[in-house]
Amino acid sequence: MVILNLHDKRPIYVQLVDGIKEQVIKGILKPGDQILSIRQLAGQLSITPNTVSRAYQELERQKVIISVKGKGNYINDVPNFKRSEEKMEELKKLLTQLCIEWNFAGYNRGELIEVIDEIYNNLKKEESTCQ
Amino acid sequence: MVILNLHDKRPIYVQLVDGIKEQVIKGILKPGDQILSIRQLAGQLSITPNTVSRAYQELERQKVIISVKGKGNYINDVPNFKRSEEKMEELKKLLTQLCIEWNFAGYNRGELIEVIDEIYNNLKKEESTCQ
Amino acid sequence: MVILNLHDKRPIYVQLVDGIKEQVIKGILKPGDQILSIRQLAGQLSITPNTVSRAYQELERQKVIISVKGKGNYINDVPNFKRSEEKMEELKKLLTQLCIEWNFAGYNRGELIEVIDEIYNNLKKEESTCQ
Amino acid sequence: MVILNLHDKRPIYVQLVDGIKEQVIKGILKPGDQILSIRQLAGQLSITPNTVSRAYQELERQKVIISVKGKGNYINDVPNFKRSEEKMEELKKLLTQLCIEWNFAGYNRGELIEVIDEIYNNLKKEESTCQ
DNA sequence: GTGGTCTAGACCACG
DNA sequence: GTGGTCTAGACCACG
Repeated sequence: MVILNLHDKRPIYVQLVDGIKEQVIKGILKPGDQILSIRQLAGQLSITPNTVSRAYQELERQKVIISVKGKGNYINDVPNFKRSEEKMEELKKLLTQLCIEWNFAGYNRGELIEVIDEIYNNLKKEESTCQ
Repeated sequence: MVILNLHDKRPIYVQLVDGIKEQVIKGILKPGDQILSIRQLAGQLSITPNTVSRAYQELERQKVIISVKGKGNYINDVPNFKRSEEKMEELKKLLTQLCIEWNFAGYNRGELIEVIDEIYNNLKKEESTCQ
Repeated sequence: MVILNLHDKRPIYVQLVDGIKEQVIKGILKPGDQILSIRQLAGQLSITPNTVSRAYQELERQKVIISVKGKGNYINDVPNFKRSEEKMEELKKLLTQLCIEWNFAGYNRGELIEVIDEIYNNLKKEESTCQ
Repeated sequence: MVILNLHDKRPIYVQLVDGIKEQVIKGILKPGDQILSIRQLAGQLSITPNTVSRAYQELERQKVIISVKGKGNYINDVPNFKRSEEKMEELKKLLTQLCIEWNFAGYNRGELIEVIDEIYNNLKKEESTCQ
């Protein structure tokens, strides 16, 4: 389900982390769901298990999944929405950089909001198809 | 004027590129302005001229500045606000990733718009102080 | 395969860029082919890896190759034949300069076409030897 | 009459050399014509006389003009159309590079010929307006 | 003075 | 192994 893209400049393990987080937000993966084992996913994507392992470790660090030794990896059922000033500052910096690029690309604030709405709709679209 | 941040994961030359683009948007640097020479800026920041050179070459490629050999570097008078499908796709991907992070950090769409407004105000703040 | 020419006024990294693009057009390098690693090519040509790296980065910017960190560089499978007014204007200027030189060298339009045909034949020669 | 362009990557003295050669080909400057003195041209273009001097030296080397000490600089009346193998090889290399770029820009041989015809018409247009 | 290129190293992240 | 960044120098062309 996660699609790797060679043209994407993000490292493969980051693409995996982001891809799984996207599926969680879209509701494709739900709390308690077991995800593919490291070897299964590595085989499916034709990459080394090392890379998948790294992604899963990062996902566990971010409390997106929990690893149960000898059993598998599961989507965390604890809502991990802990707001932190630190994280907000980090996101604000990223957003500022994006706004600067947005300007230099010739787009304005209104168009930014439009695209954000489009993205938010997209992120929730899958959930409704399951209903 | 540009401040380097050692904790920032972006390479130094990217921080320079972003920093100068930010000053252009804020109106601190205006079309036609000559910016610091490679050696001057390198000295000021205690980095190798090579790194500044790389930043300036990237800025020229993006048409933010023009480099005149033997003379110096100048903020481009031709605004490079040409919209391109390609750039929009790139920005949309970045924005999607950011929205996902935003969600996992526990914030919603409304709060995103608020922060964007704050950023837009900030980017125009300097200009108004000159009036 | 790429041959550097010390008498050539073009910088080494530009000679590399042009040389590889020539091989792509001749069909010697095909989409998907992995090219020599930075270190391999640098060793072969007895130049610093930095210079090869710069050439490869320029080739990636031009979408001739794609660079995959930790893996290598590959000839891009997506042909980058997007016409742009801007590029055409640039080429027209170069061509005008060349025509002026051509005149001062004592040659006429007919001879120019002849040489162009010769060049076009040359650029496709390799491909036909493979058939 | 010669127009300098900061966005042009050629050094100023080369732009001068090329500009004057273009005027000779167009018939704007004719054999025997006296051209502006170094100081006149430098003043007109707001550049240092040093740079103009360098351009004139290069033009004399190429036998486009002749300098008469104490009198001035004149367009050479000796047709300087000496074909040389060496010059042809140099032009062929330039032309090959241009053809490669032409291809990567998405244009073909036919379009190249069209643009060449357009350029040749342009270079002779001025002459006919004088008739 | 200016920017452009290159060397010969180093260290890092990724796979 | 791979590419990416950076240092601390050097030399060059241009103005």
